Amino acid sequence: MSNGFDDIPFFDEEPAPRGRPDGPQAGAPVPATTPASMPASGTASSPAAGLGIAARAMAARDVGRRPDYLSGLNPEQREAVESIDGPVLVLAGAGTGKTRVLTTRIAHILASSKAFPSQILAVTFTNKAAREMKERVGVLVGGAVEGMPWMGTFHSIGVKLLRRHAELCGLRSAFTILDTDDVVRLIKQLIQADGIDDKRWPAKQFAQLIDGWKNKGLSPADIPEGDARAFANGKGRELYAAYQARLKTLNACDFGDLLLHPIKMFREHPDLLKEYHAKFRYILVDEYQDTNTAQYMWLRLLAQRPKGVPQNVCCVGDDDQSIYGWRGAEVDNILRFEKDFVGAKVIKLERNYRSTEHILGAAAHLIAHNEGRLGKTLFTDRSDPDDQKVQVHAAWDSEEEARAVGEEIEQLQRQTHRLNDMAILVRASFQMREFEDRFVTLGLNYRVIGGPRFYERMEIRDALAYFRLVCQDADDLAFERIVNTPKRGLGDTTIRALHDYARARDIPMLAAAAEMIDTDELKAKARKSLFDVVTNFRRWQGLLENTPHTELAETILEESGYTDMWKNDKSAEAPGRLENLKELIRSMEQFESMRGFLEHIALVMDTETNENLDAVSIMTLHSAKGLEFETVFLPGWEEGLFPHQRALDEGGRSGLEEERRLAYVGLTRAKRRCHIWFVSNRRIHGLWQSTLPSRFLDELPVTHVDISEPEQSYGGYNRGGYGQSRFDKQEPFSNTYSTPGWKRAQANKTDATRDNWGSRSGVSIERVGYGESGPRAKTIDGELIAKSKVDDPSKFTVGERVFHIKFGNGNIAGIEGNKLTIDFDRAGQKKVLDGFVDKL
DNA sequence: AGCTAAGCCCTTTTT
DNA sequence: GGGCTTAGCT
Repeated sequence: MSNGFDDIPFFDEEPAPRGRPDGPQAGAPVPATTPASMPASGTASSPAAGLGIAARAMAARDVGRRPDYLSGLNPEQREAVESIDGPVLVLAGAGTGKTRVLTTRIAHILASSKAFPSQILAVTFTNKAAREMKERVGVLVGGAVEGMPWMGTFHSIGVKLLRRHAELCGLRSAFTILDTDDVVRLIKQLIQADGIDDKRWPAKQFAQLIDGWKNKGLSPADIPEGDARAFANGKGRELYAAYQARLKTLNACDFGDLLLHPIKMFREHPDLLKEYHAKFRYILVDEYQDTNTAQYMWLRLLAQRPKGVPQNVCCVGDDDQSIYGWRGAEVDNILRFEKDFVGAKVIKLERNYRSTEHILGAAAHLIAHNEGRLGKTLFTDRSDPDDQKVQVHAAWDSEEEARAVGEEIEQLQRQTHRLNDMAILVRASFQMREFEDRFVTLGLNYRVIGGPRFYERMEIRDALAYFRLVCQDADDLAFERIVNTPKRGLGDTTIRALHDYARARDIPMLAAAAEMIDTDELKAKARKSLFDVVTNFRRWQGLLENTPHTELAETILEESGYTDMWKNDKSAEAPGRLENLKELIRSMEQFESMRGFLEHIALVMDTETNENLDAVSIMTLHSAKGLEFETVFLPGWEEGLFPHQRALDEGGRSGLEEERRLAYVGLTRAKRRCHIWFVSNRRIHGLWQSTLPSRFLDELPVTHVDISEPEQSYGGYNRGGYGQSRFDKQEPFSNTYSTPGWKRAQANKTDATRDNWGSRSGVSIERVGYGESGPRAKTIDGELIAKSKVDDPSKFTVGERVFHIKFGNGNIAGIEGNKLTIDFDRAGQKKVLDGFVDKL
């Protein structure tokens, strides 16, 4: 990625294309329907290698044969690729070759000499998608993609625009991009500075509010009165404004600003917008269903042209895969495309190349439960009697779930399936841990995608704060982070004084430090320490331009005493942290400058995975979008977890539909095998709670689904050392929906399942007892515990003999409200909820 | 100033 | 259950 600080004169980057970009070409015209017979065009050894991609693509064309990138496309895909002039909306179902269409379309534009690579604006939603698109365009036209500077995420393109025109937004080009963590810390300062109780009005919550406003494209003046009042007794608007002002003095942006500033800039400078209109001859947008209002405004500004001028915009999306409503995505954007771009051509891609008919059938049946769809029906020609139906499995608890999934994986592995072809897709990241634990025990390679991130580690953030401050000395957040790390005797008192001094004079804290050294406001010791800090930073800043950046980075960490701090640390983590710091320096090598590096990590928080290692992928359903695997495991299909309680509480019906789309995304990731799991017991907040199978299981078609028979009596229960449980005597699963959990779900269907998971008010009701009717035990947290005792005071007594469905028989050792401490014969002492045990 | 112990909150998804 | 922040102590 370019570092974004290039000084290349903007509008002279490329020669004028041959002929008018949207008119007939001066060179050999290429009717789009030329018969095809071209061999693989630019490989590394082709004569065109080494040229830019446009040149290579054209060279391929000039050979006089139809480029083979068009062959192998189905008619709809062909149309989507070849309709390059005028607005096009491609509704592409899962696995219908969406990315292929996008990349081929780009190749086609280039090969038709309609535009230079730098004249194509191609926007994706995630960095991963951008990376993949770059690679695939590269493969199509031969070699790596140089010269497509405007392919990237909304945010990365936003940064690029902002670096160029920072002054129009009241920033300087070297501005810092703050991540969520910085933002929260900053807001916390503002809240406290305003004398607002930050317990009652958490900074994190306000950060989310601001983010929501920005997603809607609202600046402080625009936010609705109600919203403004809702936070901190009506101070919402002022706080938001104060936050923006503070960002300006810090010369910093948050993620939302990367979209909002360009919008504002284009609105206020129509001439500038015009220049970009001239520049971007073709605009492509991936995952259009995920765009939020701000992104929509951004796109419309760039894509809409005066009457008569062709609007060469192509948006690709799938309303059934819209899963980001919670962060402001507006499915409406895709629904109104035809209104926004008059004369738009709408092309549906419904032929699926990815999954078996069982998987497709299951997914289609599920998603049909949603209302308000554009209505696509995926189909496939693929039909193989050997194809496996979607497998639904039941497990007792998440531990057994992980164990069983592990066994299935090992079995597949023995059948020579690669781990790289398998993935576990979870609803919420806390589910990952159990699988990780299990796989560590098994010695099974796994990779967590989008998990705890490298760049979020303490030592990395510290190091980055040093680098940020060197690059941008107004970055007070960075300053505050490291001014006393390692310890330099600069405590709260000193920092507060610096803070006040800086604020009073409207200067950065580093500058304030430099000035305060010469005053007598601080103690001599603090002054000495500050002097060292300031001198160090001045020196490092001097080295910035002429020292290799990796060398400078090492120098900074050495001279600041930061590495020494960890070397002297005797804790177990210290060596790992030093190793991470080395890794950080190593990863800087790929970048041209320290600034380029900082920008990369601000935007691309994910660390690259090494594909060479054969490993199972573990990730959330959200981050799985766009990926595919031979075998997919979908654990945790239980009410409250999936669909997630919070989605239901906050989103109501549309929340449920979004969850269903998420389930649809999960199913359609699978090419050949798909295993769904649900458990009867899950530990939530440290307590065992019983759970109901997800309603989505009911929405799967029986014809494409198998309820799998567990191998030998339920995984591990009777061989796991808990002794015989009553459950062992249950009928084994039959081939119909007759698992105990399932039956229970049916029985309870009319009950309000939403109460099943502890809501925040602390009341949760659960049901246990197979074969018995109706809810029995009440599990109540907090103050309602007392009530439940009054209702049913003599349910259990200390010393009583009881049975627990998981742990077997035991004696009650203690009772606290509804929580029992039980000495189990086999499982030892456990704390369980009274609803889970029966008197013997 | 710095450490430890005790409470507190939270646990959906992300550029 | 657990990670984090705060309060209170040395």
